[in-house]
Amino acid sequence: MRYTRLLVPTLKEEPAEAEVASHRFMVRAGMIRQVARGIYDFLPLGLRVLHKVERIVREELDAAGCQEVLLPMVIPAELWKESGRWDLYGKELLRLNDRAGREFCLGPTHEEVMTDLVRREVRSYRDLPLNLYQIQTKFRDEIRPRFGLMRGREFLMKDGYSFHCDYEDCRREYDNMYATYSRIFRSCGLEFRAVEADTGNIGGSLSHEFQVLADSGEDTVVSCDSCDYAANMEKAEIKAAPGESFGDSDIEEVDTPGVRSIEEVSQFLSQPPERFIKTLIYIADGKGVAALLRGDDQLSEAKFRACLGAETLRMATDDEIEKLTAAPQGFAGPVGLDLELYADYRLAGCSGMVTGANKAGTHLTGVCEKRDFPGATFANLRVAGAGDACARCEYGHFVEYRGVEVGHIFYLGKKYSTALGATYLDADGNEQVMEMGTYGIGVSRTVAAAIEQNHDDAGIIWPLSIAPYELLLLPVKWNDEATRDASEKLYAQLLSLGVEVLLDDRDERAGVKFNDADLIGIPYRLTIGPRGLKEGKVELKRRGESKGSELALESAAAEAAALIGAERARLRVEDGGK
RNA sequence: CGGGGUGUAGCUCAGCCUGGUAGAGCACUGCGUUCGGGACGCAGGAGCCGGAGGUUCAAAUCCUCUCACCCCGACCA
Repeated sequence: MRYTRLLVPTLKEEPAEAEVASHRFMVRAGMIRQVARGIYDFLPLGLRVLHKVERIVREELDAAGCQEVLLPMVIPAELWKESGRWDLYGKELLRLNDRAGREFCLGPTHEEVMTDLVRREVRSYRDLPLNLYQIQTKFRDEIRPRFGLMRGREFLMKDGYSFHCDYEDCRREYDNMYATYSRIFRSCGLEFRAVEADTGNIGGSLSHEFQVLADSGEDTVVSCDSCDYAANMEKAEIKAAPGESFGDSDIEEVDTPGVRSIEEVSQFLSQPPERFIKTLIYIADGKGVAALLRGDDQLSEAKFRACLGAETLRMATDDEIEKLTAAPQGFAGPVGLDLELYADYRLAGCSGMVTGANKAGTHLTGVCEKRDFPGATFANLRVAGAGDACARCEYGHFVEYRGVEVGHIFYLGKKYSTALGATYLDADGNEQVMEMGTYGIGVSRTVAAAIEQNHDDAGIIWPLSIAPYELLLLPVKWNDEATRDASEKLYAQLLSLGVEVLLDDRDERAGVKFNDADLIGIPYRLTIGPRGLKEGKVELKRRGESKGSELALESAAAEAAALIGAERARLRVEDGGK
């Protein structure tokens, strides 16, 4: 492709709204443009990258025995009502009506639609197992879209669903997808980690996230420094250990007028936050419950939900708190509280603690777990972090990373197949409910994650397998005839060798071209100009490396093609055309 | 949804407080000089000052409403 024929509106200046590298660079490199919040145009260069990721996903999934289909994006409400998610999913589900007033939604995920297809078309155990996927635009009306493609409302996703006769086969496919996903992200040239994860509102009981490691990632994952356990911090199992005792003393009321948060009370009473019992009031499936944590810990709602076995879980409103605790928000405490109490392990056996008195403007000191609120259920409720003890091995501790979640696989069981009646006849002619798994990859997010992981101050450094082009041919002086002739020759040679090459045929100054080259981030740059040409030399430079190497003009195309070929093979990518 | 902020040329922004005929840099067009890491000169094109209403002789500027976008929080693949 010739640069002058390509729409690449690069920007010298930083777009005001872009906060993270991927967003900034994709806008500056002319790959995306925002149309509405969380909704973007893909320009040619951005689309090429998206297509590259798609191609890798397709090739690996097809090789793993999956079949591609395409489901509608506009989904009738009935299907969502049948699964119960029409009411559960909330405002993220964009609902709309057709001209006749019938209700629809824009599909944020397709368990219902796919299960509906399968229940209509599959009757026999002979047709199973089945793994169907699609690559499609999804819409989720996010509370707060941000960071460009990292958290858009409209985004490209590969979603797959598998259907099986029994648990064992479904588990086998789960492992198959785990391995396939690992191959996909490796082929994309990304450094990632598969971690155990919460199943959220998808449901099910076993799940792994694939996290691309990047400091700007929105997720925190932990891994054990001694065994191979790795999990999202929301989910990571921390070894149960008794709480600290801060001495035995009698319970005492203290006035804390208007002082609510742990931070405020801690300052007011000059006590460290770890001496506090944080009491959070939640509504679980319509019923009030209390979560107790040490003052310096964070509640993991995922863990809390799992511990309760609740379908819905939300924080209580201030009004509900007043009703349930007889005190305004900020003064709740476990002592004498008439709610089910769930406490983090860290509070087991604690004493000498400070907590709310369930009375406006009042806290209690000298609180002792065994004496003052003996009825609590203990569980691992807090968010894990660096240094916490690993529950899966003897001595290990967690280290922390930031990650971008690009893939997620779930074992679903029979949740949707039961709700929608996806059944088959077994060999004995008995009707059985199918086992299901669901597997997602954020395709557009993977593009963003790749940039988060691979960039410098000047721009993007694409992994070869997903770069918009493999090689940028950069004539430093286009209006020099010798340079132009040599460039055209090289361009033709490279194309015939199967290299995806972009020729910067603009009559621009060298500086402009070099800066755009760095910004766009094509992995290989072949620079050609009158100075080198005099000695029959051109320069080949790898984006991200500080210096290039001189090649003889006659053999440059072949050498570059060989290097690229070798790197493709390393990433397990097949030959691509132009 | 709560809190904060911003809407002026394609982009980044000044002008608004203190009302008086619309600005800069970059980008774009033409000509000339330049040319291996974001050149320079000259000449040009380009804005319903987000929208509606109001105050005023006069509104980008003051007031009210509204819409959009951004940030922080709760939430989430």
